[in-house]
Amino acid sequence: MLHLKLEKEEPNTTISIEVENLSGNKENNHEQSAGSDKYPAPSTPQLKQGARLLDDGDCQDQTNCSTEKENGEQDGESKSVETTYGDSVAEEDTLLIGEPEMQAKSIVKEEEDSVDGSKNESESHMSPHLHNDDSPNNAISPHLHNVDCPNNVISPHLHNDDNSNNVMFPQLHNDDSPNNVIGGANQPSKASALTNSSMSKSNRKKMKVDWTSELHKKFVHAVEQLGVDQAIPSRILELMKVEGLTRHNVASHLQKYRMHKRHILPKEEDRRWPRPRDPVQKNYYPHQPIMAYPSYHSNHAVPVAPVYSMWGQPGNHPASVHMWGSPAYHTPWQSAESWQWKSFPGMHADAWGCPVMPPPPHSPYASYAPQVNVSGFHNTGAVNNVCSMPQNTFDVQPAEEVIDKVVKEAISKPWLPLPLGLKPPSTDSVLYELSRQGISNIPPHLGNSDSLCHGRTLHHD
DNA sequence: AGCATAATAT
DNA sequence: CATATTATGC
Repeated sequence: MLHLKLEKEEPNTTISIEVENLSGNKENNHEQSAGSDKYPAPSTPQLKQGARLLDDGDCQDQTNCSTEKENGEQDGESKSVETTYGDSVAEEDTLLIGEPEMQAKSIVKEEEDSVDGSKNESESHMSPHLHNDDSPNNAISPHLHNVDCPNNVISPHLHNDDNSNNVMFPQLHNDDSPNNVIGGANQPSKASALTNSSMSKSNRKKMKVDWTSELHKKFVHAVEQLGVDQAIPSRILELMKVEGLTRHNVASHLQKYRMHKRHILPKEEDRRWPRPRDPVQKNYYPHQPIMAYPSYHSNHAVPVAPVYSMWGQPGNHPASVHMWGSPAYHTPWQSAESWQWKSFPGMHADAWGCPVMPPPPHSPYASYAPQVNVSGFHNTGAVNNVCSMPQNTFDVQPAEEVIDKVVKEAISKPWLPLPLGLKPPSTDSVLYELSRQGISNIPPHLGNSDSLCHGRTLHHD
């Protein structure tokens, strides 16, 4: 088929090709494709739907509903949904429910715009988080982050190819195919467009909700409000007031959320050395064992894990959680929460919890995140810092503090690979330290250096 | 509601 | 191929 097409198509070749795979059909149709000879676009059922398509069927909870609040609440707290279709997709739905004003026409327009690709960055409106699904592979422009505007907009994004139907604002994407997603941003091609029009209920594929920081923010907020005990999917869902979100979605996220909390927080507590208790303990517990952490200076041995911004701490102030404030560099994504730690080409700093504590004034990070509140501390800053260190080392001669910082960082995040330039402590030194601290009986299985270093060494390969 | 696990995306 | 994230099943 492709070939055929190409032949007919002629010139644009290169691009078109890419597009094809990527997007699959989406774009072609709209205008030029009109020809019709072409791609029937198998996947998308384009049924026009004229009125509502209730999806019914599979979607049970989510989909249909909608309405209800929509405009009503406006930002204040419920973020209704502005629809952030970042990619161009989705708009239709949006308008369905969305604002009354000029929908139709504007929409159309938008689509077009989006098509050409301009839109995103410039627009303030939300293209926000689209985390470009597309970019991943191509590496196109990682930086396109558009600043998403904090306020409005909360609907979850979902990926779905045509997505569509749902009235949910949540954006979902689903690209069936891995790469397609063109997204808006970079891809020059005009792809996108149309998309929705066809919506279809039929496409009951699965769309994944993507928990953007905004969504997560809401989520956290809800959880906080409810309190641990009450934080239950259904309640959270209610509080969040995000259309399109289902209880399951929330439940799933909650699961993850809790997990993190458990893993991260607890660490701090347990973190204290395993008291020699009884030898009985086995290692069926992968948790952060005794990481090699000779307390060089047991004194200020890093108060581990103060607050981890990302997943919001128990008591934490909502405020700290969402702070996108920081400007420039990062794409919305990483942000403090490192929320979407998933991917970003430029940085992977997984940042699983950054130890964030009020960094000492002289802290090297200060420069990076001056006013960042406690939770602040962007990964990027840290990462860069760390990475750069080795290089500069010679020239610059890092202050001890810097080194210290790095070390602390490494220590506090044993699950991360050691930064360049750092090596895990030798078994001997570790054992020595342990004994110094009165922990003389080390279980045999720990004798093995591997065990001591575990995670970290394993990582790199 | 929660947990375990499948599915899937990167 | 490994990992991370979300969906699903029980």
